[in-house]
Amino acid sequence: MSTNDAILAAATRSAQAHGYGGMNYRDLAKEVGIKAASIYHHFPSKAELGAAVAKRYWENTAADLEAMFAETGDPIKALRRYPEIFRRSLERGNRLCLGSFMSAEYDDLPEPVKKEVQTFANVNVAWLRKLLNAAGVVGPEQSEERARAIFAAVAGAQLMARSRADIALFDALIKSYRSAGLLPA
Amino acid sequence: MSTNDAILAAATRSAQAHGYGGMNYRDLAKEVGIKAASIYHHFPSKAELGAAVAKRYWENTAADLEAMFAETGDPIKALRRYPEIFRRSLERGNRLCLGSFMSAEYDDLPEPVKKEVQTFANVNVAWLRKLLNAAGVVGPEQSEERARAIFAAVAGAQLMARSRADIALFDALIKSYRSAGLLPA
DNA sequence: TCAACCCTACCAAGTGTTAGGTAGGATCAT
DNA sequence: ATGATCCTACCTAACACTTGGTAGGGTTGA
Repeated sequence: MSTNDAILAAATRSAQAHGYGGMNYRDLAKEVGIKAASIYHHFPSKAELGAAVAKRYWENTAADLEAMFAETGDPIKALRRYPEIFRRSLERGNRLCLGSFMSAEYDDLPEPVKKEVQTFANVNVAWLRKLLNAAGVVGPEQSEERARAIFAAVAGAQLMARSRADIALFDALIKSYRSAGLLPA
Repeated sequence: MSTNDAILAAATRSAQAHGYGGMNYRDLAKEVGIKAASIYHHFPSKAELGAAVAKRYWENTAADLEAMFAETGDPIKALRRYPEIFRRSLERGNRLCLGSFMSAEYDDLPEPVKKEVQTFANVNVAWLRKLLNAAGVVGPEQSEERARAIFAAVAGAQLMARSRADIALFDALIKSYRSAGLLPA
């Protein structure tokens, strides 16, 4: 793994745990094994590092979603498994979705970071919409709204579960969404 | 309004906009009209100020919920109106629910603040559960889970709507929750 | 040789917090 | 009634520390 990737990986972990504002160069450098000033050789500013982190994050998410669908080929099954993406963050050190944390901080974010955060949301909603349309669980005129509702609800579940450090709570919330009819049962 | 209250009000606004970590004494003092050091006459530390802010927040929320129910006396109607609590924060300067923001920051929060944040969630869930039981929309053995699901979903909707600075999006998400069956229609 | 990479050594600005002081009002013994 | 004493509420000035960021120099592999 290149130093560049190591920085991005460490920055992603930090941003998921402490947010963009809570992420700092000294801790980042310590984790990568270089000095703080050396990060500037790879990224010209915190804003651009943050944007790179967010971009990489939604690209990876898009790839994960694609892979999950490829495993089954069934839109309903892919829809049911969608929450897994968020579950994994909780498993890996009780971390929050980067998009959720940065949404909370949104007003204080530099412009390039804001842009990538929006894209993250768009990627998720577009993907859910595609699955909803393919599965035909709601009419095509409702798929956009439903896709956003699922994304928001799952993000909310992750937020709540994380503050209790309780993955079982996340599972229970998703189960509840299913039995209520928000997600396919 | 006493200086004490003015500090609490300013701190609440700041924490809702920038989080606990983003809230700082200089800005707080400027808004209140005193010097930063003078805040220490009213609150011994940032941790205890944060705890006082969070406590006041869930107390006010509890009172708002009570008042909303008193207006109608009908648990179903009160349940339908629950999202209004979160909507108001968006109306007043596109601010996030304090509980949501602090949930995201949870791991970095001082202990006394954590405690109040948990209480905020408990207050919401307990209230929703009471309404669900009174309304009989789900069986009593499911009311706890459903209450948590509603709380998490509405918080998620607020998070998403805020990052787009779009109250109409919040309304659309709530509408979607209703048509999906998570909230009573 | 030369560029990529990382270093040491800073800096200005900001962080929560403390020390010590002051103006003015209440309380109290004389 | 009055001076001594205390309290509330706030101040200025500084503390130790952290932040993102910069300047310039050394090392290393091609």
